[in-house]
Amino acid sequence: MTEIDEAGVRAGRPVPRPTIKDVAALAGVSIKTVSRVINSEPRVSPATTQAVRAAITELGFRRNDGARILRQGYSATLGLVLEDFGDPFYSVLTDAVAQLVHREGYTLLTGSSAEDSVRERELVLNFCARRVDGLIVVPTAGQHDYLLPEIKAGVAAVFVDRPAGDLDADTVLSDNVAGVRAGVDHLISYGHRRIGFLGDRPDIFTAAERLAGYRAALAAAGLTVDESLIDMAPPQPPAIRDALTRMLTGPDPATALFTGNSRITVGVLRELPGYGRRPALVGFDDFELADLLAPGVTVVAQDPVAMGQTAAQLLLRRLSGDRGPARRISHATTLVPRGSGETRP
Amino acid sequence: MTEIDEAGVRAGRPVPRPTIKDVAALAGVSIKTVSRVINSEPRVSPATTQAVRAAITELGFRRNDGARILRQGYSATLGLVLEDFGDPFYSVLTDAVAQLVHREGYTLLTGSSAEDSVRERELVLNFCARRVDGLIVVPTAGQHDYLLPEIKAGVAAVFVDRPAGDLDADTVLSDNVAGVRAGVDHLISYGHRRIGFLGDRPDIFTAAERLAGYRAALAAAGLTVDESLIDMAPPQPPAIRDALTRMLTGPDPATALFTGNSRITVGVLRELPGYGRRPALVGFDDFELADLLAPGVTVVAQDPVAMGQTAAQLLLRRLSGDRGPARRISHATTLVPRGSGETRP
DNA sequence: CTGAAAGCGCTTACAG
DNA sequence: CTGAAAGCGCTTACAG
Repeated sequence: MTEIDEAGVRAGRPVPRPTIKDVAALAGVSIKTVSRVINSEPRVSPATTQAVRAAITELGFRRNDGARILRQGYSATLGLVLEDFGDPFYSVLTDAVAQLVHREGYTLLTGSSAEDSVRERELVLNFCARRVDGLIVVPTAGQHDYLLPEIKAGVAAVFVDRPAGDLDADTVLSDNVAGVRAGVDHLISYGHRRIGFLGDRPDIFTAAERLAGYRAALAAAGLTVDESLIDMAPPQPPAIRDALTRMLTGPDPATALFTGNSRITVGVLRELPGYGRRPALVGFDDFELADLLAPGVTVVAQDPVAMGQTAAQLLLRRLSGDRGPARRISHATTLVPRGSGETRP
Repeated sequence: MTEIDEAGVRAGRPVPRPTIKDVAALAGVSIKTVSRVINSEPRVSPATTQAVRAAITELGFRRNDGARILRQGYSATLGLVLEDFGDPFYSVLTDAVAQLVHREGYTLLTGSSAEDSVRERELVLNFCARRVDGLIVVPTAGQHDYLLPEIKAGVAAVFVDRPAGDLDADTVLSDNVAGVRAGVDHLISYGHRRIGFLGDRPDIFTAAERLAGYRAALAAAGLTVDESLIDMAPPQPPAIRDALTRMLTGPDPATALFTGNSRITVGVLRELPGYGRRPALVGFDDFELADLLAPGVTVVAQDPVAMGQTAAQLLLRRLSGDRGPARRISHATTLVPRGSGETRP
């Protein structure tokens, strides 16, 4: 084990780090010359360069980028605010964003809003105070006009997964309505007429869109919507159990289910064994191991990698000067039949 | 949709934001008074406060925290470097870290090394140049002495999941050896004597530790280690297929398997149907839906939430002045029997 | 090839 | 209750 020298480390106080001034003094040059060396500017004599390098190493100097950013006026920093790092959809999206923006030389500030609009605002404004060049945000259901002064001031903002209701800004979405329509059509094509829909809190944009897709699919097939086959409770086990009991028992039960997101899909899968004959099932959003379950779970897959990349690209384009009108990009979904959605009533 | 005024936004250039000076001018006070208002210092007259507040709103002023940090000398920023945001183990750990440090008022810089030590170094040193107060790092297999000057300079560093081989610093690990021993003992207790081990690249610390646990378990049970039942290839489908063929066919095949991480476990599950009678299986690291597969997959579960919290707590303790010797904290694992590991040869 | 001065936007330390 | 000056650690714009 390498020993770490604790000399000079004072409790609770940041240790003063050597500055460009200290390096200059030790090397016997001006701070401007040190600046030239650390920025690889031409026209510095080899001997001077050597001396400066030696001083840098001896002192353990590292340029303070905060000072540099202050002087230069831009930070090469982007902010990402999402709902939950632990959710696979967002973590995969995050990875895609991080890879792309790092490649362009940006540093990434991240934060999780936990679906709380107050927390989102705190995070976003903190990032703005740190002068991020741009933001990628999975917006909560609340208002977003607190962002207007920032956007006016030149902060680029891109929203992902949901629009920021009140703001006219670049937005990257899944085509929720078409995706759900395809999934419900699929069930209808197997002869189902009684299809239950388990959504999520209707104030969540995606939940509302997906419900609209469900209604549209039934309408297009000439089927009437039975409101008792619709459940928009948050994905808690008891709520799911109640909804299933309501839909799957009684004289005219549902023969198929469409679930509005993967948490609900998984929640339903855990409950289904208790309900006798298994209804056909199609879920919105893919999840790992869906193919290994028995039967495999048929899903309408989103593409979080592509969505993250698109968001990052839109943001980078803004940062390189694009001043065109806000764009709304919709990513197509893919129906992946695996067995659970291909049974007849 | 709210209109966004694009006036003053120049292509490709950051827009100059109003500063404390602009606010002072508009409010007819000194910048020091503005500073007092934005920092809620006492002893400012209500009238002055009102005037300043009005100017702030009118200009869309937001304090530049970069300047503040430069002057104050500490950044209230922490850096997190991990291997892959998309991996559930790390994304859950990230969420735990983010929640805890945000609650303490820190902003989080994040980056993914993609298991590349050069990339890790870049990220870490970039974070240090931005004067993070502390770092949490999932270290790659490479050297880490580049961090010594930074640590000497007062940057607190905590390593998670693996030690940084050459550095004597706070480290949070799973108890890999004991975890694997418990899992292999479990298989032995069901009568298995031919237990295959599918690990990962042996230069990865956790892979080596887990292999050691496997050997220790067999030794403790008086069983000889058959090297042909050990595979340490990275978790690619073809490599897994080859290893399974080698272990599960022939005159004296393995009757049970221990898989060294969840990617391998899942890879094995995908291949198993092709190999006749299903061997018993225990995997290291839990994964979502392991309980919903048929049979449920028995695992040795780690606790990424607790590990992230411990790492964050160690870091915060250092930041509040703890100068004690480096600590290495080992998190116990939990054997979760679900069916796949409870069959006899 | 090198350096002195000014300035980025704040806070600190003083003074009144 | 308020403000003028200095300074945080760099880079810019100039000068030589």
